[in-house]
Amino acid sequence: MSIETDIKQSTPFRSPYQRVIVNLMYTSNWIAGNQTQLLKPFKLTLQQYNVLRILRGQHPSPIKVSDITERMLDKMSNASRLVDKLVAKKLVLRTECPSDRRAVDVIITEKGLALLKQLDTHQDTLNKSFEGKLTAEEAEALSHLLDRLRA
Amino acid sequence: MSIETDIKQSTPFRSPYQRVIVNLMYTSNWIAGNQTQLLKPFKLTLQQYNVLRILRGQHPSPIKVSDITERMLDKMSNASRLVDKLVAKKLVLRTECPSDRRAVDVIITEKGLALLKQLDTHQDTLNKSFEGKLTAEEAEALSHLLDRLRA
DNA sequence: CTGTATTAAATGTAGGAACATTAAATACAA
DNA sequence: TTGTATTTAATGTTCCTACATTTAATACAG
Repeated sequence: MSIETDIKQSTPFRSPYQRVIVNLMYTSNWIAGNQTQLLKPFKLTLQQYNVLRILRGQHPSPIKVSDITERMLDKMSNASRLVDKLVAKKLVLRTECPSDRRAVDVIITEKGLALLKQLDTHQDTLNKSFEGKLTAEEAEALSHLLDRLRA
Repeated sequence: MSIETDIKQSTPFRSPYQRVIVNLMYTSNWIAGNQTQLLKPFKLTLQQYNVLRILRGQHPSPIKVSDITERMLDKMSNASRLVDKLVAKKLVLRTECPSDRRAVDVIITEKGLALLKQLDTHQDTLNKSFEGKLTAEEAEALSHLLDRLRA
């Protein structure tokens, strides 16, 4: 369905660029909604999930809070408090960084890895639902256009 | 710059679909950040701006709060309280709907229209910055791929 | 009509996001 | 070294979001 129909837009967009911006944000919100629903039974927010995946990418190396912030999709959110929540759930460990006492090393626990593994299955199911809509080549083309939009 | 570089991803994405989802959300957050900065001097949040634009699309007809919710990019946000804020700034008017006393008619004021007109200029500048990055055809192709992703 | 279901908007709430500030450790120039 | 600037994480604050509930009006079956 076209974005105009989805948001019941009465007046046409002023340019294809305006249209793509609205479409992008609408589609992103739509996906975030799907993801949030998927995570709800596991008591994880989307941001907490992102942090866990970043930590898994580094495992078994630790990573600093500032590195987490740098890699997060939403740069503005507060990695320190997100790590708090994950520590409380015993999904990550926080230890003082030996080489710089200002910094804090964060590492994902076995419990965290196990939870992510469980979520991978659901994630793959969600991803598969896209396979019927776009070919792999089209998905790549879409990624490439997004990269160029941000250039 | 590729999304992998932007988020300093160490392990490759598990599929082009996974990649496009992350890319989409990253790009959307990036644009939302730009827009939020643009609106800040005008003391408008992105959501309030969206509501105002929806109301302009209907002007001079009024529109119900439920219709606003339907057309918003983020379906989950609370149109009722957003309208509160806009009423407080005298950018919109709220009146009881004559045909259904449960409903509330909302209409944009002259002050609201003037503010939007001012913002259009800035918006066009932002849109122009995309013209150097994608051709109009590519922007259309991007919109179309997004439409199909949501299908 | 009468009672039940549905719809519209507002509101209560817990938690999250955005942004500024603080506190401590480190870097580094004079 | 000494003092200033910078970096790192944590915290304070205000507002917003997501979701559930409430209140009121309307629809509609029986």
